[in-house]
Amino acid sequence: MKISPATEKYILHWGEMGTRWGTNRTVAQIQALLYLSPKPLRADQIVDLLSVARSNVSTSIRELQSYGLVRMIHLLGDRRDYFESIDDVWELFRVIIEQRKQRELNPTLTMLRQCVSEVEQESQTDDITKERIRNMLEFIDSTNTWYEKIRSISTSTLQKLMKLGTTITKLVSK
Amino acid sequence: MKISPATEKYILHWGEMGTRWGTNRTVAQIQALLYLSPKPLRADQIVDLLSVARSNVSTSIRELQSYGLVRMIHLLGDRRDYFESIDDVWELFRVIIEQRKQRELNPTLTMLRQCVSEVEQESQTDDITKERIRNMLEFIDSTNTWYEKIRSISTSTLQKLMKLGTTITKLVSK
DNA sequence: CAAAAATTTCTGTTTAAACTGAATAAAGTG
DNA sequence: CACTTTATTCAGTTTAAACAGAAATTTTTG
Repeated sequence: MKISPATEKYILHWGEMGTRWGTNRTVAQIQALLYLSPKPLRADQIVDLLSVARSNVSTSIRELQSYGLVRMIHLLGDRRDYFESIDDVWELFRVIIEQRKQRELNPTLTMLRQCVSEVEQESQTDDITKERIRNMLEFIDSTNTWYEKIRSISTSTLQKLMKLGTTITKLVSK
Repeated sequence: MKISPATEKYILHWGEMGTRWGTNRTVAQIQALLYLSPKPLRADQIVDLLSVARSNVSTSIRELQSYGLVRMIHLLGDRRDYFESIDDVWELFRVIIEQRKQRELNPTLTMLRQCVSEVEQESQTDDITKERIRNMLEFIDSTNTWYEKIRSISTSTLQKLMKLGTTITKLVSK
């Protein structure tokens, strides 16, 4: 088994990008490898293909599984664990959106609600500051409901919505 | 000048979150401080309020300026530099979206286009792999145009759109 | 233009995460 | 149930970014 030049380019780029959205290189590379692979792969195959330590693959796969991006599967008569990635890009998108919501939006929402209620008692705090905290809460709240909506929309509807673009604004503007 | 308990909570949380979306703690804390501050602040005030080194403030502000999140301003009869953050949350959103597009989507789009054309020549590469690369390109391309659309939408329309939620899907589904 | 004030650049240190390789544990086989 | 295969955990090392403090640079003022 070997990686072709084009797939190698994909995997390396994905690894670099991975560091920009919260994971590390290896985790992102493994996800890319599994996404591109027509068949599920074993941990030891990933070790060979990406030249990383076995232990690193083990922990990285656990992380990917916890995100819901990768599944473990078994083949009859083979006790080794095989792994495959979600292959539908829109489903991938939905899963990532959900993760971001849980790890970034939810905690921030909690914090902002506390801040809004606490800052009301603070006579020393400027009204502008209070207003800005409220504005941020309202914004994050909107983003949050938006995330929730996205999650429930079917892939085909989502595709149409994103392709639609500005056409949709005509319906709500003014 | 002093930071109130509620604003301190906000700033600390923002700092933690900052590390999750690509910057470091100090940069995010400074942005939070400037966002909450009713008046523009000088670098030395930021040093006092956040207890970080002057040099750290200097480089962090430069980063924030390069993102377009923070502006330098001057007061009459005062030669020192003052800084203020964009205070409209929707404008903040737009700027961040634009940055993400430039730093994450554009390079990935370039890479994927190269991959698609290169992988066609590779007879050793599985058809499924080729298909998945094409699918990813199509997806990132959609996301990209979506980002561009968002940028051009007015704040009030954007507000309405995000609040709208699933209502909008009725217009495109089926 | 000398002195002071303000800011940036640079160098070395600190810190946190990623990663490896070894040790351990668990599972499966003859 | 000894041995092999496979997977996980752990401890130490490596790496990269963040940061502080000093030095250098730039700007301002009398």
